[in-house]
Amino acid sequence: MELKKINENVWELPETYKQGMKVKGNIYLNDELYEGLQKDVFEQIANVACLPGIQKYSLAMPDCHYGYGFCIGGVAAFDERYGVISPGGVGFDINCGVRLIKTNLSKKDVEDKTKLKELLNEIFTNVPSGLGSKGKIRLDNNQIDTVLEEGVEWAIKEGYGTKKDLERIEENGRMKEADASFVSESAKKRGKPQLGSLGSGNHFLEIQYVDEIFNEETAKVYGVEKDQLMIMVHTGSRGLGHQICADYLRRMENATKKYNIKIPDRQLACAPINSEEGEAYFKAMSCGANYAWANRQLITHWVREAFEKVFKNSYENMGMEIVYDVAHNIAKKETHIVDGKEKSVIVHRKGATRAFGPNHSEIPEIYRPVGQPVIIPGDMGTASYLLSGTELAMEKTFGSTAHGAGRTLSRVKALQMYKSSEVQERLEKEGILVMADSKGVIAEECPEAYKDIEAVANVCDNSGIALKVSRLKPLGVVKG
DNA sequence: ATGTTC
Repeated sequence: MELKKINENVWELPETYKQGMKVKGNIYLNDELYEGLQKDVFEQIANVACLPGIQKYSLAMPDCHYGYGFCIGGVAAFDERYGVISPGGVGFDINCGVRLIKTNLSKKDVEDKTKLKELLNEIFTNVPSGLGSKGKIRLDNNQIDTVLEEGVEWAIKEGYGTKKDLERIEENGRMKEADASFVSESAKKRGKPQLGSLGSGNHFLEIQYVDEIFNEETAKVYGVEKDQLMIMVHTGSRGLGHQICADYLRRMENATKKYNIKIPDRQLACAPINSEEGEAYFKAMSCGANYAWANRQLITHWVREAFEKVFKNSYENMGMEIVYDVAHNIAKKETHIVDGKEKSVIVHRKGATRAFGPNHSEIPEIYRPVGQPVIIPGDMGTASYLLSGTELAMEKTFGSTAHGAGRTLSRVKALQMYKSSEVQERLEKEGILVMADSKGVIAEECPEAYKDIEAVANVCDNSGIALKVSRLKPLGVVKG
């Protein structure tokens, strides 16, 4: 069945697409991205539309693609009284997300490539990366529980940053509902040695520069200007979040039966938000989210140290403040307008970024005139984007927008087609230094393996669910 | 994404 094109950037999946749909689907795309989509993504969007208590639309962002149960790039909100919560709507890497750190340095300060190399080497040594990578700190059983319940507040107490950092993080780096007694011992065991590590796959740490400004006013509010040196950190909750997801998927399968919820796909296992199982998952997921924020905070601390060592200056003097830190995989209790009335809902964002608009009480005061910063990483050879949240996003997408470029080649395919050493050489000629923990990751993550980040950012901008603020280009890349 | 199928 054909989808209905509502306007240049919105496609509608009618309720007749599949039996049992309670709401329509709405997908944010352009013609090119629409052509590139497989049918299985539409099926997943339709499946989510069948879940109890879903509000308004089953949504998909421009970077949507097939995922576990819910598609990546999927957004769905459920009524807080009779709706459901689903681990598949959050994803395995709970609070996989991105942090953008600014500096008052400029592109010129690393024009000397030996300087850039020195910086990358220092970061590579100071921030553990790669599959199964372990952090530099050792937590005991009490400490891991504190990390899970306090998130970045724990990190600040331990000296990894300042109170000012807290203000520049979604939820101030702490989900209050977190309760470590709902996280399994095996999840904690995996999480303990990994706190403060980057991980592998699409996770990265980049030194970037501001290549272009699209909105001077918003850029000024964010403290962003042309040629400025930036650091972007993309990582999540490592093995801990993965284990929490696996644990609760199993528990949710039983709950789905227990509460007699009809689901069109087993991977959509869920429970009523107000049930014992639903509440337990939310508390555990919140722990995973806090761990991920603490993880990005420790990494920030070690990046600051690396800059201090190389530039022989304090990080405060170098203006190394957090612009913002956003979650890409999370479920949140939020208030949105539905049928003209304020309503409490659980918003699932799986591969989607919160994009709250101007004057929202949950965004930092300094950003309220223009809306929250939205950080969208691209591939290591092209660019990443900084955008701002909008009133239209509040109205249309429960305050959400895209989260990245999305893969176009599978890892296996990319490995067959490209050679890491060749990709590395080519990028170096373009002025981008890449360091990786493993041999294959550069080929797997090569620019050709990703969709066009420009198209994704432009669909957000054109449709109005986030506005472009600036483009960031990579200079130095650390991969797992 | 992930001690890449405890």
